[in-house]
Amino acid sequence: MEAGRIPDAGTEPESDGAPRTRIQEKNRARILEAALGTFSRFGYRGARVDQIAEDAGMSKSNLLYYFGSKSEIYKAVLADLLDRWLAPLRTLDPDGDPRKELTAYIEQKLQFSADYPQASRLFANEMLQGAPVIRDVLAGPLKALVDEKSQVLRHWAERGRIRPVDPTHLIFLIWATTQTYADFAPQIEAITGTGVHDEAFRRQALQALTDLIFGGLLPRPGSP
Amino acid sequence: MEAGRIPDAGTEPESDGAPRTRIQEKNRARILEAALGTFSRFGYRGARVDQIAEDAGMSKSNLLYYFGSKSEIYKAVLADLLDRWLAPLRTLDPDGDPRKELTAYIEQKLQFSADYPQASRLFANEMLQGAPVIRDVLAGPLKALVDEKSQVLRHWAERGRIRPVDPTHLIFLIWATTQTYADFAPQIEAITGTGVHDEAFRRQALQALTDLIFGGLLPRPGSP
DNA sequence: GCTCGATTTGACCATTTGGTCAGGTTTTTC
DNA sequence: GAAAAACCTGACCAAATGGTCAAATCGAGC
Repeated sequence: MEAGRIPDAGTEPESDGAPRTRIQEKNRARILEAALGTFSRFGYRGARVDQIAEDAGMSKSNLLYYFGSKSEIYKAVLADLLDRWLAPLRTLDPDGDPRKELTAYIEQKLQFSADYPQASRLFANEMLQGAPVIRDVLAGPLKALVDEKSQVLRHWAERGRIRPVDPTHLIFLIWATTQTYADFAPQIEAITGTGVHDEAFRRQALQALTDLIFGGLLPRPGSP
Repeated sequence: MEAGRIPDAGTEPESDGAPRTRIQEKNRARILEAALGTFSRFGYRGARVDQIAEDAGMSKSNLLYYFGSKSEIYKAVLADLLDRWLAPLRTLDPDGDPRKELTAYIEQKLQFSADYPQASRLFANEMLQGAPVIRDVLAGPLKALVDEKSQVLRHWAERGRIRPVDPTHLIFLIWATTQTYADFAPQIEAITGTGVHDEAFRRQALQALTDLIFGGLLPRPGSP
């Protein structure tokens, strides 16, 4: 039955992300935004082209004029998203102060969850499906970046700037904790009554996270 | 268009989880297992009843003899899962040693990710959709449990057994970090080459997580 | 080995879904 | 301002999908 495979399809005006005209630019953007909303809720298979078209304010036929097929839209949305998802980690500066750098990183990721919760969820959805589309990106650029930044963390540990923790798992921890505020928003909201969209809550979350990550749970001598 | 609403449906042999005969018991179990696999990958809308039936080794008609509709299967799977998801937190003992208790909790959650990755993913999928089905459970029993255990953490903090961190965000952090090994398995595997299913990796993850959560990143006086 | 309810099936159906296409309308280009 | 290109639409289609139903088959108790 070929379950969740995502096929390939042709192109009409422009297959890559380079619109030629104003109308194309506007409509492609509208489509991508609508698609993000739908795909992030229902995943690839659960999303309906009709609904994306409706949300984008155009006919399905017209939608398909811009993106030849459902999977083409999906890939375009995902490609758009990946850059922004990865960007924050790139800014981690080896020469900076570990605490400042990591705090800034965590804050950026938290901000991403607040600003683009749907993007975060779409990313999660793609993962849940086994990452059929972005698998190569994970194994390539993402792994490379993680390896590079792991070195930075190890470097800091060697200099005694941070405790020698496992860099990879630290990165996973930061990813997971920051994304959970977007991906598991219903849970967060059911328990706290609010969410990462709220600035006060976001500050509180950042405070709690950094306090925990830097200070740990064990009592420290000198600070009761 | 009534996007992702999950309707209600009748019942055939038994609507609740109490099978009457051996055959019912066996078949219901087979269906639930197959449904877990499919729903966890594709979400509610993306899942196909045909496929669940095929995976369960029976005809679609027969599948629908046991569960009157797609949504009924979905709810049954989710109900099955929720108990197991919540169970570990219940075991957190106020009178125990904080470090031991929390380590045990983290280990249990990690083990859950290893043993029931599909359950973890289905839970995530339901969240991504806005938790339409389990919303009430989140706001009721889950919140109650979290409130209760937050008290335990505060209690520990007052006694100076742990640093006074925000209990809620600590719980979120533990949930997120442990679930990420199941939900984002492709990412984990792309970067580490293995995953939580591997016992050695699981030990390493547990070690790294507890070390980080208890010790924090900041260097401690006395332990270079 | 018969009976009655439980189980299973395949044919069938209405609706939905992704996608095509011929032709019409608008915008750009010269 | 006309030709060409870009844009848009509604009708249409084949396949897929959730679900129904009458009839066939099975199985435990008598």
